[in-house]
Amino acid sequence: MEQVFNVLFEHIADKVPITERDKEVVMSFFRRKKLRKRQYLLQEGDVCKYISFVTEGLMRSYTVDEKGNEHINLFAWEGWWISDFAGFIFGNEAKLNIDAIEDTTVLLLSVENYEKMLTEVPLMERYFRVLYQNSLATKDSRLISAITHTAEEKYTMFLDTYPSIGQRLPQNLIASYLGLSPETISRIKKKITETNT
Amino acid sequence: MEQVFNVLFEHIADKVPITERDKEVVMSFFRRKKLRKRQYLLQEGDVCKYISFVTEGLMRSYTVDEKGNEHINLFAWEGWWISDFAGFIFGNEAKLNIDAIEDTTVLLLSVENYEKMLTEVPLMERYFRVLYQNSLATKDSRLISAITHTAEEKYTMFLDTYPSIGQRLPQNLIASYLGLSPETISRIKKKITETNT
DNA sequence: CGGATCGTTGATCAACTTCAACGGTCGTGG
DNA sequence: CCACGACCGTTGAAGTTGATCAACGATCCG
Repeated sequence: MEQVFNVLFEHIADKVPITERDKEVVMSFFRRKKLRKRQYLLQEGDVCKYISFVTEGLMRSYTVDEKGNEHINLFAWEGWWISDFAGFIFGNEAKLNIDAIEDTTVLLLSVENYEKMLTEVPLMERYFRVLYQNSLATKDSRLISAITHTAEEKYTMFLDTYPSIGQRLPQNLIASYLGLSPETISRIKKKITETNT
Repeated sequence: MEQVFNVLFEHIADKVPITERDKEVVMSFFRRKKLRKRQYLLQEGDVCKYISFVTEGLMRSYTVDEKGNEHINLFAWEGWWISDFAGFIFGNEAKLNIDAIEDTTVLLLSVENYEKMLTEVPLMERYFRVLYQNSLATKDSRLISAITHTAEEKYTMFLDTYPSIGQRLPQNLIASYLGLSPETISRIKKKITETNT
């Protein structure tokens, strides 16, 4: 079995009991793709043909508003799926851009293969149900957090929630993810280190 | 078949081809419950044993912050599911409160029945996968909106997205849903009507 | 009738943005 | 291999948005 699939199968096995036989079938639906830092996987207006599973590296999805500001929707590193979900599911034009923050390897799953796989491998239907179910629970808390918390709380909560990834991200991207200006993040960091001394 | 189930089965049939036979089985997993206006379905700290499908009326889920402010997470009217998802799925204490904004009828589905139903009726596994998938796509846009848009944009977008429900909600609840103060909503409304004259 | 709830309006205040300037570092092309 | 430009973070000053506080009127319902 190709090395890159290990990350995927571990992720699946974490949710449903997958057999070696299933793995063979599942593998056949995916296509592997390498991306260089700053390379696009999807651009606004494209048709989003794939959902992608990151096996190595780091990606982001984001929108650009009328003033040209980027708003990051999601970071995806090893073990995360990324896509323009609305586009993938409903077939409309992508509203999101997706690009690589680091050199990245992904496994691409096309709409057709997605549907085919779900039908042929009932276990995967269950896997995605569980995956989505968990993401929903998580998204809820991010939404509440976006609405209720102060800039400082958002920032510290982000670091608490994703301690590992904080290191790999320049802080202007964290700002964009949290809906704050880079200057605000800078000032918060300063304030935090000052209070700790 | 009980009248109240019509709403549920229409909702299901909208996503997957359900048979009369399946309907009988599915029905058996649900319990019907009536709630009066202001009645709790779930309180913070409780164990969330059910997900609920609203067949009539209007409910909300919300958190209360340390200052005592309520932040509405979700409105659910006819054809919507409502629950403390994280609690239901992972079994931890509910962080959300759920209560009725109008007199409401819901169909309750317990964790045990949920799991049983998903296993016994593969079609429902698919139904929930599609349901979650669609909600995810929707949540994404609400999140982006919460982060990027101004108060006025949030308000007008809300009315555009849910034209029917806007009428049934007092505007302080809309404010709470959008993460704005009631005064702000009031001023926005004023501004809008003024510009339109 | 009386209290609770809801919306409105005004005044002040706090949080965060925006704009601008500057220093450091990294990577790339000459 | 060095120099230059791009990118990133920092800091200060000023500006905006929306929250908060307070008072008041209207409506609804018991």
